[in-house]
Amino acid sequence: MVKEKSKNNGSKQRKGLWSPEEDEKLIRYMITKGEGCWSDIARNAGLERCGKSCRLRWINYLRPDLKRGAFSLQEEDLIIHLHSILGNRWSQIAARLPGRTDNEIKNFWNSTVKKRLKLNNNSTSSPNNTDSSEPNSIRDNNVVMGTTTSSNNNGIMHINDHHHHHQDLMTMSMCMDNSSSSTSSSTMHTHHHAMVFGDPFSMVTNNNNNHYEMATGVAGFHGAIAGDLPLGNSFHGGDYGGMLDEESTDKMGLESDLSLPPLESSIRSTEEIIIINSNNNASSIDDMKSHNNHFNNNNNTNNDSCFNNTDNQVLNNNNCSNEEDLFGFGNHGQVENLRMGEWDFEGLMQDISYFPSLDFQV
DNA sequence: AACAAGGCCAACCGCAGCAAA
DNA sequence: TTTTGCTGCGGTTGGCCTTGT
Repeated sequence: MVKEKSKNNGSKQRKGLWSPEEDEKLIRYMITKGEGCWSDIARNAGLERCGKSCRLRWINYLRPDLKRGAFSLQEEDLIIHLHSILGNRWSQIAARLPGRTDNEIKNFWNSTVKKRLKLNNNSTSSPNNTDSSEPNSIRDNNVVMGTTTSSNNNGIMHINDHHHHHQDLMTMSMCMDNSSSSTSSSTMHTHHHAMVFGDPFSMVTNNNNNHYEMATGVAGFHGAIAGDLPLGNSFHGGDYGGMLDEESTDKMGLESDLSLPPLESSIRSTEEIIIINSNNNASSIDDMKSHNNHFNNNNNTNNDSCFNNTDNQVLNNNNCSNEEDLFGFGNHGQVENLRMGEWDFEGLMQDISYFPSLDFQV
């Protein structure tokens, strides 16, 4: 396989941090042309970057639907739950946390959650020592790191999960070390509780205007900008967040087994539309980004970001007349739908708690 | 104030899977 | 069937930032 590097005939390719100018180029290109072949995008956008780098930058940082900001407790709970089931399949976990990227979750896990769990493990080694500073998610789950008495080195975790109404103790692989997801998935089997999942992420309505309103964000960003992009030029997240379509799900034999909540990745249409309100106040993409921590709106109430669609995919479109408008450049989109923070995390967690518990076959 | 240590996070790397030629 | 190119994923790294001394 010819790697992208060698393909460039020694033409220098930038590495490292992206400059605001590069960001701007990429954003402009993505907005106007939409997604395509990433190596073409890199070239055509005038970036001295490999396509891969552009893709990564877009997916992890520039995508308009990114939530960013600190993880909420609910999200944390969700991550822990999902990780207990999916292991290190960050992309799949991310697919269930709209607005979050696999990288973000991975970093979060490695830097924060893992540490906390470890900490908790230590603290629980002395029975009376409970760490009240521990987030609810950890406390509530009464996470007790297994002392790995079995032959499994992955760190089996026993979770006394009060969400789980069916049993007092469920044993989960937390896959604390290395990439043991395959191990965990191969060693777990479904429990016996029939489950019917409501789909927490699929509250999508079509309001008869080829205009999908998504009550929640999606991890995979799909959407063309109304009227301004050639038809079919939607930019979507590739298969980001969409890995678990039915086919691949079956292929993996995991999702279907575990009856994980379905993903909204099935929503794939060029008709999925992002409409952006355009009351431009900022003058540049940089403004736009700095306004809101790179498109982040984190449940803010003043809707500072033009791409303020983390929480929903539909923004008002008032006189979106040119690229600047289209772009937003710091416009103040009016959010009409549910915000990220308004998701029914309770319900979601409830649902998640109905994941079949995992028994370990030692 | 200066330095060191540790944490966080953006980005890179290598691999696997897939599709098209 | 093989080769080639692209994409996506998970693991890892390196630099910046924060905190402690």
